Amino acid sequence: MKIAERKQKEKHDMHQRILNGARKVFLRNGYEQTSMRNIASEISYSAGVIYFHFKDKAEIFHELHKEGFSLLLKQLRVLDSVVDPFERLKAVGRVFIQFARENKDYYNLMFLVEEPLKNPNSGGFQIAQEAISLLHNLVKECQMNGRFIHLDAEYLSFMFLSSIHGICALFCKDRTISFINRTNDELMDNGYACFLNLLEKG
Amino acid sequence: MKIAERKQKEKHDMHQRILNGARKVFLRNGYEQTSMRNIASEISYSAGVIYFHFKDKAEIFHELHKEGFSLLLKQLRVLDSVVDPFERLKAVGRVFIQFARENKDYYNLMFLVEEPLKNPNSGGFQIAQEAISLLHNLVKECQMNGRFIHLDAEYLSFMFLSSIHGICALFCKDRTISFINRTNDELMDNGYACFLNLLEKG
DNA sequence: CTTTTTATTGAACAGTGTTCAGTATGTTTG
DNA sequence: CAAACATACTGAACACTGTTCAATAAAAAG
Repeated sequence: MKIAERKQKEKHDMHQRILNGARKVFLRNGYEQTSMRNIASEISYSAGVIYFHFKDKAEIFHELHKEGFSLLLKQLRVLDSVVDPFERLKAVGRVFIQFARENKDYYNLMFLVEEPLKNPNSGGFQIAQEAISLLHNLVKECQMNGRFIHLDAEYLSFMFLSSIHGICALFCKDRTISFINRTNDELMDNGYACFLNLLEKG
Repeated sequence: MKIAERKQKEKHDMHQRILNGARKVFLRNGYEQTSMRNIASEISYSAGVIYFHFKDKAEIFHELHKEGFSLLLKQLRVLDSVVDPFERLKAVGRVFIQFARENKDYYNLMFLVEEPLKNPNSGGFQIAQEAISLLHNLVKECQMNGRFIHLDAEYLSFMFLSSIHGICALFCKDRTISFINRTNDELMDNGYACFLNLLEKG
């Protein structure tokens, strides 16, 4: 059964080749501005063959969506060594914002692109929930240390994520330009510092 | 010169007719899912004529973008009667969130659609800056009342807007589904309440 | 060597934003 | 009133989009 084995590998290679091409073009031109023909020509194949390996454009989106979360989670896991949960929470926000800044297009894919498949049980969103529960547990840890004791952990998690996301979303969709005379970096960093200032008192 | 006058009126009527059709289809199907032919057929004209009255799809986007901000600002001006600036600030957030909930597609147009014209001086963004400065002034009023005295007004404004926007953006792009067992209304209202809780202590 | 399975192509379909020659209509001028 | 002109509109066309599919080449199985 050596042949079947090699065939499987070849299939997997092609799957990966398409994904690599798609990632390259997605992250260069954005999701909406990328066509299947663009992806195909990037890897020097015809457009049709993509549909032999992927159901449609949305399926490619989902693979990269998952990939983005993996990357983010990897960067967040570096903070596991930070002992104090509140310090870790604050660092999570910083890493999150840094991730958005450095991976604008991944961030768009993960949080801002119109969601083509609205089924949360489709597996594509399990990894998103993993990130959420990481945050949720962290908040609960903070509470065990006496912080945020009068606040609901789940709503606080949501609020924390929302606030960070708001900063990143304004940045990623170029809406920060309404704040004249401030660079993106100034706004994001000082905006987050301002948020932490409030958080300190909770 | 009665004729020229009527001609001008007719031109304006057509401009408005296209805008009305576009608004209807945009708010029904979303920006990306709306074609020029859809808009044209909505008002029973051929697609070509739109280009006699508008430069391109982006120009229509900008008119509706402005319209959305007018609507939001109108709803915010109701709060002018609220005397205490901090109470007004809190109400501004509530109205903002309510606006997003009731006008999901306007909200998308205003804050989440990929910006086709990135020139902030093009007039289309003056109204956005008007909204920002409304918020900025409100924060400064709060500071005069002794609140947030150790925080920078501009960064606090940005942070406030970001936090509210984050809640609305997650809602508008259906990313709240990652928080299982919670309805959108629960998340948005209690998330915001949580944020206000922190704000109270600033 | 033939049959069957698999991977790939390229043409085609229905849609998109946009442009433009042609037309019909109403206004101005001779 | 008739001729000339300007304006508003149409419909076909162009180059693009996501997607499907018959034809085909290549490789594996019998």
